[in-house]
Amino acid sequence: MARIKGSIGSQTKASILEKTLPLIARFGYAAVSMRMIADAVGVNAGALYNHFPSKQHILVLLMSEHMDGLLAAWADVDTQSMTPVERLESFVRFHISYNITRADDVFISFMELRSLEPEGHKRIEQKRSAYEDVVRKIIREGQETGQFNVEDAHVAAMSVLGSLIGVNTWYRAKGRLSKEKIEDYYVAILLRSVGYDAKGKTDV
Amino acid sequence: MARIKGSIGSQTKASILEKTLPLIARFGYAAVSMRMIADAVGVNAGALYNHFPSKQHILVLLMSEHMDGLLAAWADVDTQSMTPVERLESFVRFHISYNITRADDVFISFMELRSLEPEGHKRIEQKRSAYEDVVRKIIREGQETGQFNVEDAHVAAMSVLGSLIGVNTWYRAKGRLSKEKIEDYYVAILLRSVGYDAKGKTDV
DNA sequence: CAATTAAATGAACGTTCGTTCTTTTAATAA
DNA sequence: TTATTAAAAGAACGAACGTTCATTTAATTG
Repeated sequence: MARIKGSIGSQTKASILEKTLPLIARFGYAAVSMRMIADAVGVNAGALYNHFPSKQHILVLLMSEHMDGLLAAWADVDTQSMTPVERLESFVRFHISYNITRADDVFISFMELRSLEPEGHKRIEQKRSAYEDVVRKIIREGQETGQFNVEDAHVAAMSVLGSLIGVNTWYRAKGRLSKEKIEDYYVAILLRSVGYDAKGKTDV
Repeated sequence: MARIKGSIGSQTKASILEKTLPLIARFGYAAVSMRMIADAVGVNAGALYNHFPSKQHILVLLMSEHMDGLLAAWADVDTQSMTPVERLESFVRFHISYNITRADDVFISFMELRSLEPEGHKRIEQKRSAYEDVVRKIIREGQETGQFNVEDAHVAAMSVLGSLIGVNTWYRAKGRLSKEKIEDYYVAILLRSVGYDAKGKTDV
């Protein structure tokens, strides 16, 4: 056989990305072969090279599209008129919501940095850093307004992000807690962690 | 050539573990070949099989020894007469200290769970769970004494652990902050996060 | 000191890897 | 409708993979 009836390049390319994502999340980049990907797509291994010049390009595209999507989605949240407290709450809810529905992307964007060759690594690392900046900036603003009280904004930001990233490792859709409850709890925990004192205000 | 002058089995076995650890931490289990390990040890690939029946056995031993060491080291800390607050502070300092000096072990014990075959996976997962129990228990005790105030002990424990595990991803020995400062900051951040109110007491 | 065991070499095993190439067929453009 | 291009198959490439094996030599045991 040769070209398959009804096959369209852009669709196959999208399918390659879609099918590769869960494979890499489960087995890791190095452990996923082009033949495994081809099987998942329903195509011969050689055909993958009609759409990507190499295996590495698939990984880079997966990761950069995820990071771009994450940053763009946060940019879409209107936090202009918010106080730092409200902004951190928005961020916590945003991060949990966004990442819970894209667990595989988050996982590989965190885990497979080391599988990237130098150029790709640099590109992705910059996007990650931009995301960390979001939290650092919110915490710094909260320090300025006096709503937050932390020893070191950078350390506090990394603590917040570490805590949030960890959610992906244990969250299960059918678990004891709903997504909403988890968001509520994390908002409370993380606001406390940056020294916000909610006493006398409505509890979360 | 054949057996090398002065070569002792137990030393070679230890060397295999020691040299394999940073390789897997950097490249991932699947991306590290037996020949790479053999080169690092200074031995032929076939000789590795005098000491380990398979590549998988090396990974399992690395991970289980790390988890055993971690649990044993915590068990050595005498927290019997401590309050939950003191105990959580001890745990935070212990975790950061222990893990900063064993960054590669921590990294692979977290990252390479998926590279484990079923039996090994089960064994390691149990040890991980035992470590999580430590934090859950401290937080529950703090709830009982009223020192802590959290919405959900399990979520709070996972948040604390996520936050701590994240330290390994950004800590650099020559960075801006000393290990001691980082410990101090995390103690403060994480005690706040579990609702401990240090007001009126000596600040950390 | 002789026999045995431990620890290494280096070649080889079959398999799988990422990738390339030729060929075939479907879709599209002229 | 014919020519061209896009998208697939499938065989093949050399390289690398985990592992095995016969062999050699050092250390240990009787």
